[in-house]
Amino acid sequence: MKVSRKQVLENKQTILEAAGRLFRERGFEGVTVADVMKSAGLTHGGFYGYFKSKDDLVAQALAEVLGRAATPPPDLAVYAERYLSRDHRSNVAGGCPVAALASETTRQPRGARAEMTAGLKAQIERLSRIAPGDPARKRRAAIGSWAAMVGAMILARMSDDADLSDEVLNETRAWLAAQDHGKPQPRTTRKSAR
Amino acid sequence: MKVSRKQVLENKQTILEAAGRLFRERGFEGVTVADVMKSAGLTHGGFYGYFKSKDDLVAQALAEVLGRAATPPPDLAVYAERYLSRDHRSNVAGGCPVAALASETTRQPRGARAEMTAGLKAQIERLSRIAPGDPARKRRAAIGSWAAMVGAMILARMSDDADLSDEVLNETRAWLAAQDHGKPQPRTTRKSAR
DNA sequence: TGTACATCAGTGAACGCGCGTTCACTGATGTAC
DNA sequence: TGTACATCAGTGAACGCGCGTTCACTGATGTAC
Repeated sequence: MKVSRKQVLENKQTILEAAGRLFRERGFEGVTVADVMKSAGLTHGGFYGYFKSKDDLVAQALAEVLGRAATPPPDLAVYAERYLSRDHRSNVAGGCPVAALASETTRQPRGARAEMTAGLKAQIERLSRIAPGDPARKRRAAIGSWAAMVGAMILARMSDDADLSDEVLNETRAWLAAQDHGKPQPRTTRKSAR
Repeated sequence: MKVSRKQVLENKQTILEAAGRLFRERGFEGVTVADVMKSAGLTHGGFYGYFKSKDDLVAQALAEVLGRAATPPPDLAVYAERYLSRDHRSNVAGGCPVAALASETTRQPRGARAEMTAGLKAQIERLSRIAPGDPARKRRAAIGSWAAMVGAMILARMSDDADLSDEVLNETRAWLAAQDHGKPQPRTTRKSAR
């Protein structure tokens, strides 16, 4: 049955948010249109009233999630500490879409890649602002640190060895701290902290 | 028709290599059993004489590719230079399986994750040997550098903006060089080199 | 403000299609003599 | 060494099943009067 205009707008938002979470959790190909609609409390038949195709949903869901980027953090070390946390590692559905979906996006159609590229540009600019050093070094530090954070989170989630996973997170964090300040590196923390 | 024992061994190897290339290129879910067998010059019906299931193939193909790891390079900077090259970026099918498949492996069954974890351990040890500094720092530098290399390659391949992709590769390389030697950082190279 | 009706968001069955997997069959291999 | 036959690697049709997408239908919305 028909539904109010306001309800339609809310539904679209609900669908995009459900899709964003499901895609991060199971990958683009591991989620069906019916899964998304069900998760949004609707039936799958109505899907094509909102989106041209599943590919269209993928692109719009990425735009939604990437657009929500948190307000810039105080400084790079704090940002890295949060990003490389165990909470983030376990929170795939609500976590960084780049760590969850970047390598699959490579094989997605135009729209999805364009959204991710725009997100990458914005992220580099955000991190550049809080990176240490002169302007040229800020950008370099932003890119290098971001690559390390994304890579470390992917490796930590991939590992089925909990100690190794913790070590990747902890050591990358320590390594980044040393890189960013040029200060002596903190002590090694190989065993998993509580 | 039946085939010689030697031929059987060769066929299995051919199948694993074809699978390794196809999976890196299109992802686990983007490749069918029939694709792999066809690429190996066989018909799909014979597949189950070689493997228990597609999941079994995924695990064995990963073991094959990860086991082939190149002999350790002279030093970390040279390794990073090769890893973060444009040749590697464009050579997905023959390139690093971690950059191509790590985030999808997170959602794969036990066997595939175990192979990737073993590969990660081996890689950290290989890089630790050639990393600079005292033993504790070697390991930290190995983990941090590896995370940055994997992350940078994934981001560079994800980007549909060629200049940005080049910049990610170049700046991460320069940033790593500075990190590894503690020397002043080389000049910025924002525009794409030829 | 109240009523009559056209609109259209949502429903659920149905459609092709492609996938992983199975299976009866074929004919070269390799063993027993 | 040669021959006869059991074995079994490879073939290709067929199987369920789940997916993205379509569509006729329903009934609440919101407009025209």
